[in-house]
Amino acid sequence: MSIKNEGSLLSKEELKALFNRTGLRFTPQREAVWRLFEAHPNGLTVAEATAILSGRGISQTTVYRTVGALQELGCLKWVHNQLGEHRFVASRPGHSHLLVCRSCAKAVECTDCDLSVLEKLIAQKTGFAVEGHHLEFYGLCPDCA
Amino acid sequence: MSIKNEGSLLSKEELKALFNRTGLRFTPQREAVWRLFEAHPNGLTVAEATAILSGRGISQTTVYRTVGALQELGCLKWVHNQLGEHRFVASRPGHSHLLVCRSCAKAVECTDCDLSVLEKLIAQKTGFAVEGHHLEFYGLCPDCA
DNA sequence: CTGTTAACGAGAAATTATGTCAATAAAGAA
DNA sequence: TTCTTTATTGACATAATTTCTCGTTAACAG
Repeated sequence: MSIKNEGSLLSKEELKALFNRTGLRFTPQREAVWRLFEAHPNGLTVAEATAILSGRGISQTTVYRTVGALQELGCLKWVHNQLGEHRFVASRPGHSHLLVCRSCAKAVECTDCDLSVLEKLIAQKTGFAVEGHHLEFYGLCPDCA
Repeated sequence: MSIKNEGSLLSKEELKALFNRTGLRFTPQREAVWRLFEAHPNGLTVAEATAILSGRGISQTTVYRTVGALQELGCLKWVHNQLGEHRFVASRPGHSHLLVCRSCAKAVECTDCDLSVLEKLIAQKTGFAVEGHHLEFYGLCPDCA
């Protein structure tokens, strides 16, 4: 299992390529939305993101649409606060799990957590064809402890 | 690890005791809401539940309030569809995980999945004080496969 | 540079969730 | 059983959240 810490920014070119790969266009608005999440390891709600970005002339509609697109690209994952708040945090594309601080909501990504044994066991017992899982850990980050 | 299958209804008395234990009152409306979820292993959104229950004179407000109460009692857990739909499914109080069918949304509960090893590993690597986790499996149930 | 078309902003509209308050009824005591 | 207390209910208003429409703009391929 590996833990990846935040801070690995995508270059403008990488970001553009990421969008264009799936036929999406790379616009200043989309870059701004991504940069915002990239700069907030503790995530943002759409409302929070909109509040900040509207000051830069980016509309609420665009924030919603871009968050949706980034989710599809796998760059944004959402965690649900213990109280059901919808927060989105930047993340690397692909399968990974988030470790979220219940105090400051900072999220750290961890990958390669192997649950295949568990999945096989469940498949045997239930007859389900297990395809995947969603796993979130929560606790207190070092700064908040 | 144990898998529990649905179908174990709570008697009226058990249900009453469950509410009264925490100072809540046992009302016909609350029973109706619970019975509805109990009868739907694939869960319901609040909107769906309201649509059904309003025909029986139960208001939307009450549905929201009761779903909230049942959640606090641990009898109702919510799963987020791959598309972010808020579904609630009946469940036993206490820690457990849900196995959700991506086709029909039927949910089966499994308990005692031991992730303590993983949690310790993560704690070591990140410095987080891991307090718990939220785990959801998804796949195809035997009927849909 | 040009044409095609996805993406944009503004605002309406739909959906989802919470708050208010008078009337009602559950729970325990008498 | 009857009474008293007080949580719960329903109707409605309100707030919060998300999606849709449509005319305009600009990204990107050729």
